[in-house]
Amino acid sequence: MKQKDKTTEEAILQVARKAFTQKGLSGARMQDIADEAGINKALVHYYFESKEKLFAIIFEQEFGKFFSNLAAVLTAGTPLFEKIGQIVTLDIERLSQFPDMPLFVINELSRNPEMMAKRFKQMQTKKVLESFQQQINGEIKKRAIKKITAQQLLINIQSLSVFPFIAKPMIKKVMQMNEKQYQEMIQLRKKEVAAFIISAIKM
Amino acid sequence: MKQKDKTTEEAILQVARKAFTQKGLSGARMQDIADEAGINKALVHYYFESKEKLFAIIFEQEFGKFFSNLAAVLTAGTPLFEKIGQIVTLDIERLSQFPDMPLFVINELSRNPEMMAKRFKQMQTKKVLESFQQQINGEIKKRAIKKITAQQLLINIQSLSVFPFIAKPMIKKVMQMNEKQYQEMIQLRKKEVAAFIISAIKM
DNA sequence: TATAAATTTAACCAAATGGTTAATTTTAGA
DNA sequence: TCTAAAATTAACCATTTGGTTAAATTTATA
Repeated sequence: MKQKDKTTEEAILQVARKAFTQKGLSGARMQDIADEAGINKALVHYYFESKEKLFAIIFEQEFGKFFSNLAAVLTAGTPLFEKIGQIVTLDIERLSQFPDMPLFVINELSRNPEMMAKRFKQMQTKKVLESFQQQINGEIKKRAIKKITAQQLLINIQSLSVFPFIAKPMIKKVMQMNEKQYQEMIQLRKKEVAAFIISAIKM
Repeated sequence: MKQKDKTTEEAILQVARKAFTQKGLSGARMQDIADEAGINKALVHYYFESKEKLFAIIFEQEFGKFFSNLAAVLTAGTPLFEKIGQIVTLDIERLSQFPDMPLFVINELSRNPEMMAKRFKQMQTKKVLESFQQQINGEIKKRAIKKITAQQLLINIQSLSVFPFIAKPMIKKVMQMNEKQYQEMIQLRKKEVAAFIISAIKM
């Protein structure tokens, strides 16, 4: 009895992640995943039972990337403006590493909103939101920033960080950028987005 | 020889649009489209030849919605701040009507970037971009706004307008909103996003 | 009304696809 | 080294899917 050989399992996951994030649940093919992993298709089922089960694992991993650290940053005692910079940097750096991730997560989530249900129960987003709202209310009372809800501010931050990755092919075509120019634009945003947001809310 | 009866063809298009925008190219089923249109599957092929051809028609229509009017607004002689308000309102109102459209377009575009090629040659985005950049440069020189490129400003505007629609299921879950609360949030943004952007770039 | 074109359908078909099974090979450990 | 468990494969299978075909029905109009 061979000790659990992780490499095959990991190879499948790695290849499956690429397939699913690029082609989605219905577009990905089990045969392709097996081929690219250099194994038999039955072996994929041996390790992961079904396409849906395999997909669920990938989805949960990718979905996790969306929120890992975010809650920590949001609830920390950091001053607001600094915090905004942290979130933007965190987002853009993570998205530069996993550019397919947000479209994949959002896409599959909008096809099947229940997908998140289980995993989501554990993350107590309400508390995170409330603590962030407290901080914002404090700044508003101090007349340091304009009136805004934590909701709208968070949506703005995520919009400005995430959308350019989701809309990459669109942006490249419309603005007639090549890959290098696109990457430069993204790098620029790491600094400019935070400044943009702070400038927008500062009194 | 019956005069061309538009209703069947239109019924197919209507049902196909729903299927494709909700499930994507690979997720949609020709049989489902036929069923929902109340006709035989062969009739779908009779009118549109193949799934790909039918999809292409839908895609072009939806894609067009992205840009119709935008170029006109961008190149008009309207003052910058007013123009920003116009774009945001235009975007959010159109997206409220066709909420599935942006995710559909972006999603399929990222799977097949060539899809736009033909259609795109005709739209002279370069001139639109340049004219908008002129206006921005003028405002910067007048010290009316901070330094920013037309590219980054446009990306910011579109990010703030479009992302909340793309990320709808995500936002609803994370912020624990019901449909009504989500719609209210969107309505609020119609006013707040423009103000946010203007405040961000104003000197 | 006769007819030819246009429309619509039922019945198929071949390929693709997710999944299974039974047999084979590899491997850990007694 | 023998053996039983684990890993891997080849060959299938049933279903789904996009697409086709030939026949039936409807319809405009000569």
